[in-house]
Amino acid sequence: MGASTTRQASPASEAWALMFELMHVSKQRFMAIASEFDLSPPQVMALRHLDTAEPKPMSELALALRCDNSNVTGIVDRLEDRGLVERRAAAHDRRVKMLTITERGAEVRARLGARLDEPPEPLARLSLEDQRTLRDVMRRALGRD
Amino acid sequence: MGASTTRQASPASEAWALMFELMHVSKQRFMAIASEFDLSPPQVMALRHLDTAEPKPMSELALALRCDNSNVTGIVDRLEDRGLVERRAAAHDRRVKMLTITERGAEVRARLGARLDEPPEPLARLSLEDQRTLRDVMRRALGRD
DNA sequence: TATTGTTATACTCTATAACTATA
DNA sequence: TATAGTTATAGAGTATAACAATA
Repeated sequence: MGASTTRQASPASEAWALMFELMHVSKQRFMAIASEFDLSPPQVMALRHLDTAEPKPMSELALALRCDNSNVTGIVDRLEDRGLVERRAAAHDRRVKMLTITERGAEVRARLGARLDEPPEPLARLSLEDQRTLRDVMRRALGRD
Repeated sequence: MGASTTRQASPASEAWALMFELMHVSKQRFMAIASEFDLSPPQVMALRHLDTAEPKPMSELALALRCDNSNVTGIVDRLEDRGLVERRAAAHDRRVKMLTITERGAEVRARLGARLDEPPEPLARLSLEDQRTLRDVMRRALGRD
């Protein structure tokens, strides 16, 4: 590294570092909320992924959680023990088990979602203009424009 | 909910959802990189937190990782076993153990950092103008302006 | 007495591999 | 044979509580 290499990080790099920092901080909030509902992080993700409307096979949940099928067994076991989700053999292929949310699960899911969807302090206190700008750039980043 | 309640999410809410999505996707990349170096996520965070320059007590690492002191013992154990960090009793208070990075640890840390600091695809492909905008808004969000 | 780090314990996540029941 | 989900196993993270050494 040369003496005068100010080596300014690219704007994307700095933005990424700041975003990473925000997520690290927000993880605490996530854990705290999950804890309030007595749910582990994967359990939260599972509950959020399962829609009230259509049943989904275990394998799809594994895909969404990006973990092995064998893990889903335990995660769903614990959710089922608490009456939040249900397993039912699929009609078309009895190897497949479809997951549905129970009424109680839907209620928990709704309250949970309300808490988690709330933007964290650092974003919430941005000016409305900055919020819109951030949203628009993120839309473009993820190809939602 | 009224029939005509379009109930548009606030800009911050949508930005937050998009950011959360980006982080969820980026987590895979993080795990893959950690895996390349044979490090678990907390081990990565620990290595990144420990500066080459000044030694830091275990308790500070626990604070940075936002976990209990007792966990740090195991995490540091495994890093020490691999010769990446070292424990030394502090001179001023022999209860305290100071952590330093070894030469080999520093080398791993540098290569690891180079990979992790690279912004993920969705951010990298933004226009330079969008990158700057994103950086500036994030700075304001985190009070770095 | 209070504090730093360790140990013991118990639970969850995680992947891999072997197994089952279906197909 | 191949596939969906389970079980068994082993390793790591996590918090809590009890403990040692030091302050």
